[in-house]
Amino acid sequence: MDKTFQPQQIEDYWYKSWEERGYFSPTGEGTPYCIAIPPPNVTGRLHMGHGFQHAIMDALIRLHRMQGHQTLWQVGTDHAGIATQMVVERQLAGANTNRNEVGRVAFVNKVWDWKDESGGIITQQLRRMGSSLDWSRERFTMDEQLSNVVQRVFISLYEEGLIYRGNRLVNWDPELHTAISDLEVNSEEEDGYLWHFNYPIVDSENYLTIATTRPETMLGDTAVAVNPEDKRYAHLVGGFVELPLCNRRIPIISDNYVDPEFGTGCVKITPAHDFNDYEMGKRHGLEIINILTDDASINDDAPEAFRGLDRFEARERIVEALKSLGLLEKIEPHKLKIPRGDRSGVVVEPYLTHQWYVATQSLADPAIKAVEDGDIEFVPKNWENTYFSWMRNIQDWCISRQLWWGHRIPAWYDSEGNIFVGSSESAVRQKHQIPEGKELRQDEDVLDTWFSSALWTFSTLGWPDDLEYFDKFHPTDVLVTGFDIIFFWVARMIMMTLKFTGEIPFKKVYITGLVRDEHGQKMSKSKGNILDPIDLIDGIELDALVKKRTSDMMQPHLRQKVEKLTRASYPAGIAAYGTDALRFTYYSLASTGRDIKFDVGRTEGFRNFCNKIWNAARYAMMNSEGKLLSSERNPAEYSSADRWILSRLEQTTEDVLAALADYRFDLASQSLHEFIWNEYCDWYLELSKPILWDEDKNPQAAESTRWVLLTVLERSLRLLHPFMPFLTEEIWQKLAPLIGIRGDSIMLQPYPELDPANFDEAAQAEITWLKGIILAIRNIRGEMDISPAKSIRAFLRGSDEQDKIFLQLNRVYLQKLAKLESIEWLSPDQPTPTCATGLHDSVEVLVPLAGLINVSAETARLKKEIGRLEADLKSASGKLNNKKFVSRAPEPVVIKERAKQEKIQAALAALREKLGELNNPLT
RNA sequence: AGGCGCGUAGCUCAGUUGGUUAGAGCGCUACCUUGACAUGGUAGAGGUCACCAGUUCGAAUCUGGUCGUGCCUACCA
Repeated sequence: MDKTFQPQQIEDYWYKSWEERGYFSPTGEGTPYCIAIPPPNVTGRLHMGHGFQHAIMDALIRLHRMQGHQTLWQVGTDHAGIATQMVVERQLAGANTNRNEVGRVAFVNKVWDWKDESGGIITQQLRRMGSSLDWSRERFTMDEQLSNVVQRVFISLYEEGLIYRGNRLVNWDPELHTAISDLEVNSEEEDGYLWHFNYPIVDSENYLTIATTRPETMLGDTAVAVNPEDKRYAHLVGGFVELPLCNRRIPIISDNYVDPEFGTGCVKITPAHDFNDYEMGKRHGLEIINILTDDASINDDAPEAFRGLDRFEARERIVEALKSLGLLEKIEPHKLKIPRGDRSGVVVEPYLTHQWYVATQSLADPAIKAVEDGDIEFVPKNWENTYFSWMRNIQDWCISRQLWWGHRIPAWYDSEGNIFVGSSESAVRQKHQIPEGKELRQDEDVLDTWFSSALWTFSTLGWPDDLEYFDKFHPTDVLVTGFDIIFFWVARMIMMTLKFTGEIPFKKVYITGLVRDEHGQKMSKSKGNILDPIDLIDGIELDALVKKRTSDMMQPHLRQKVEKLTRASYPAGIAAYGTDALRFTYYSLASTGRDIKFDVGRTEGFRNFCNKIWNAARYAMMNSEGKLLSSERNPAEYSSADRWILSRLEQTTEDVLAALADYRFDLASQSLHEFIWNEYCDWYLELSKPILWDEDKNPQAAESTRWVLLTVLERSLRLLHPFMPFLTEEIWQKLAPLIGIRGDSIMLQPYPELDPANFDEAAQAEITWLKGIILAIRNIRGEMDISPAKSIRAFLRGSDEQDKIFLQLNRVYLQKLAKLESIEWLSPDQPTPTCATGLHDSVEVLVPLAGLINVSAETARLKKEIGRLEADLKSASGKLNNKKFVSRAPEPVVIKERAKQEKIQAALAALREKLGELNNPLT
């Protein structure tokens, strides 16, 4: 074995070996356990959020597989309509063409080519994470089988009247030329202006001053509104204003929606270009005038002077024109929320179009009930509030997208505009008896990607035609996902799955936090703080990292800033930490908070942890080379140290199992880290040395120790395997045979179960005592500046026979671990030379000065210790002197406090006496 | 404007139903290449648990308020 753990040498080998041997597919007869992967974008790349969530899912999957369940982690990807189409369109733009020139069929073929070319990247990256996904069942939302489900669901909802076509305002992305749902719009506060314009009042010399943030929309104004309670304008309601530049008269109406406090208290109403105005237009029967094209430039229904202008240019021209007419009252700076498409980043326009909608109300009711009744549980629980608040105000879902990449809407129109929905043109003709001569045209649009994702848990399991897996694994057990897609995906899956299968899609929803950088900033390309999980595994040179972060930037002017930040954060680049260290970092950060600040320092720490385990294994195996271990064990031969470490391991097993049952991966990982490093390595390994190095003296003890050393490590590896699959497999393969365990892989070994017989109070007490004495001596050494190389003498003094017995039993350990020349027992009345003193419980630990020790240093040390004890005593005595405490606190608490007080008093007395002796030596 | 969350060591975070000497990792200080590991060992420094009030014998933990901070939803044109 190498002296240090080299993850890159083993990871690929083991992953391939597992995959080839089919270990990721469900086997056996146990209770089925299933997780459906949240399908990543087929052409995407792995990011930290994926890494985090897959680490969690893989731990759950490996745990249940080891626990004997038939375990399926269903894998697949989605087609990510908008994102993927954008990529290919950009390529076309690079080649000086566009999708319209290429044509629909050829374009879609190009997307498939792109998918075939780059679609494997993310699945390869998932493998690098160690994810034990069942690749033999990989699915894609555009697969024929899944597409059939999409179509079937669409038709069925349509026939039931739950899908309809509507003409209403949608969020329109003028760059992508498609409608997008409210969820795909991000509104951020930006700096803008509030323009005040004067609209001349008809039959009057006066003006009505309106305020607007979007002057260009005035071309589509069809009213001006005031609040009915607003006395300033009451007399004008019912009258008209002359709409400047447009030669139109529009009415002055009153509506409660208008806030008299804001702006001038007087609002222009543009029903075709604002959601609120649209509603008001409906209330008042106003005309709806659309003034934009698909590109968001001014259309031909607007005055000639502005036709064809881009919306922002039109804005400037209109302000100019109004100014020259003397109708510009003033311009105020104003902060407002600007809605931008989350894919394109351009300002989204409310736009009147025909789209397809899902009527969600009847689907939402049972979906709400499923969570209310506890059939589906969110972890942590308070996410249920988020779910409820959205579901109870749910809007109809706009599912059509004006794209070519996706599931085409199975609807056909005749020349009169009649709609026919069916699985194909011929099916439609047959059903509605439409003669061949009559032309039918299929709807050009495709469905929102989330529509197919909503069917994911059951479509991937073969519903409705091949029910073997569906019957076995559905509902799935848990969904692991981020809170950012509770609405996009989780809620919609619950609705659709209940509707079509009558089952919930999953029993639990584990909501993870969002991975941010070490300062809590969201990771984004423009901030330049993106970390790539693969770089943390393989490492990356600083220059390569800078290049990666600054290439393909949307805003090139940020390049310098990003470079500076990167060089400051990672002056030496990123080291290759390996998958196990990265995964362990994710677990350690997986607490209940909603922000996960990712700190590379922790990954480095866990890389060191991997190395620690590696070296512990190296030690255990080096000491077992060529030794025959009989598998017949007689626990009576176990030493206290043996029984102690077995007891601690049992406690760790209990803690890990409890933490996992609660989805507290942070607690599970912490408890494993603590046990392996601070108990097994720091203490048990050290305690084993005197036994193993002196094997001739007591061969039987040595063999027991060797056995326990290997057994505890082997079981720890199994406990650890769901978290660190590669390291544990590599070591386990070599180690397990030494204690007679046969098996092809640690993956297929049983996960440790609780065995309370291993708890051993007596051994715990003894080793706690031993550690306490060693610590006291080391403390004296450390603070007295006694070289670790120097052997020293020590005495223990006390009145408890138990302590004397412990000394006899543990003399060898004490001598080795505290580097003692000798250690002897003194009864309380025996005099001592001048000593440095430490305490463990009631035992005094004495190190003779004999020229070693600086008296003033020891005096200072004792005074510090005395000060500490005095503070503790004050707190304990304070409580006990309080009559109310004694009378009202539960008995055990009072008893505990009394014991504490007595212990401190005794310790104080001892130390004070020593202090006195130091300054007034007896000898 | 509503809703949710957070504020504990220099940094990143644990702290279960109130009773601990308030913990871990990283960083820091001193010493140590001892036969698993310097990706290491030993010892140590460092916290009025944001602030105020209340409940309680007892509050980091429960209640109310204040301040700071983050996110989500809905928005005033």
